[in-house]
Amino acid sequence: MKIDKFSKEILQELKIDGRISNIDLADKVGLSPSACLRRVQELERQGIIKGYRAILDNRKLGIGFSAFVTVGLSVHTKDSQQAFEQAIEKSDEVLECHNVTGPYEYLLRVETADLVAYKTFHTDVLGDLPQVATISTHVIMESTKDERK
Amino acid sequence: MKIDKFSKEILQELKIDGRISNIDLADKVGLSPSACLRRVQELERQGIIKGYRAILDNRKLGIGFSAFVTVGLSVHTKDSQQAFEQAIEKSDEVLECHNVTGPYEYLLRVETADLVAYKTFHTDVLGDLPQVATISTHVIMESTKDERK
DNA sequence: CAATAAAGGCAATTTAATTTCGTGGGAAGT
DNA sequence: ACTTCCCACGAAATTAAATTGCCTTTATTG
Repeated sequence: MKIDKFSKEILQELKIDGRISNIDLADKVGLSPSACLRRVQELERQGIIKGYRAILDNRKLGIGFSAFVTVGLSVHTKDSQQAFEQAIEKSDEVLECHNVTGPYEYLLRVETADLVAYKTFHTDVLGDLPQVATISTHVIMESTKDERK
Repeated sequence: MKIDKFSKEILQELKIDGRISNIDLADKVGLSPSACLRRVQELERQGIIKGYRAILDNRKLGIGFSAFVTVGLSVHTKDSQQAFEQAIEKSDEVLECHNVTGPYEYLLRVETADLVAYKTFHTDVLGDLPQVATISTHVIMESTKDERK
């Protein structure tokens, strides 16, 4: 099955409300509940829908500090990269880790309770990795748009 | 109601699978379905759960190009910032827009079908905004970690 | 220690998800 | 152009889940 108009609409709605009932979804896209459900299940089976996530309010949960952190490595071997990635994988503070082109190798998204907690992360996690050469922090003051939240 | 052990577990599970059935969720956290449901609804009412989203596989949907883009403004007035933010708001290619500290003002996350489409965005959207002074693109080669996807 | 409030569990009810089955419309082949 | 076949549809029945009402338990406080 290819992604036609109906499936596009289904994905669009599920991106907005991943917990919409199948009946309401069917109604919105103009299909019967059974046809709609079959499409959703097929999209899941194909891996086009990878999953569903609840979106939490970090502020209300005590997360008061978010930043992007760029990291440059001193060595660029495969081993060195893997070691870094493994260390990052373990760290709860790091929500995202992207390997990017440009003057530094990695762009991280980090979230902590406050600046003090960030400093700890900065020193104990990043500062402790031998392959890390440069660290630059860009504190998020405001997120004007965040469609993935 | 404060966030006790049960609610923490509920949030944890919903972050992983936002569409888990209430019965399964109740079972996982060790509550009865009714008690569990009341907690979830309370968390939603308090805005701690902001919503639910389906997570899609962009690659399978024809998104082959993702990048972080830093933007510096030539003017730093409130008006200028608002004009920029409004333009960004309208752009489908921009998934995130963060106002950050550092040598540039904004960090964007942009996704397009391919490099050609990105060039169009770069020229027609960013290049067309009078307040934009500097643009720097950091292509994502790989995302080692992305807990928000 | 009793009163009261807050949260829990059970069971009944409402609502939704899922399955089954028959039908129609379009594609492929003759 | 006709026939066959297949795919996806919708309707209805069935199964399962969400939700509600009510009573019980637990925890708090005067």
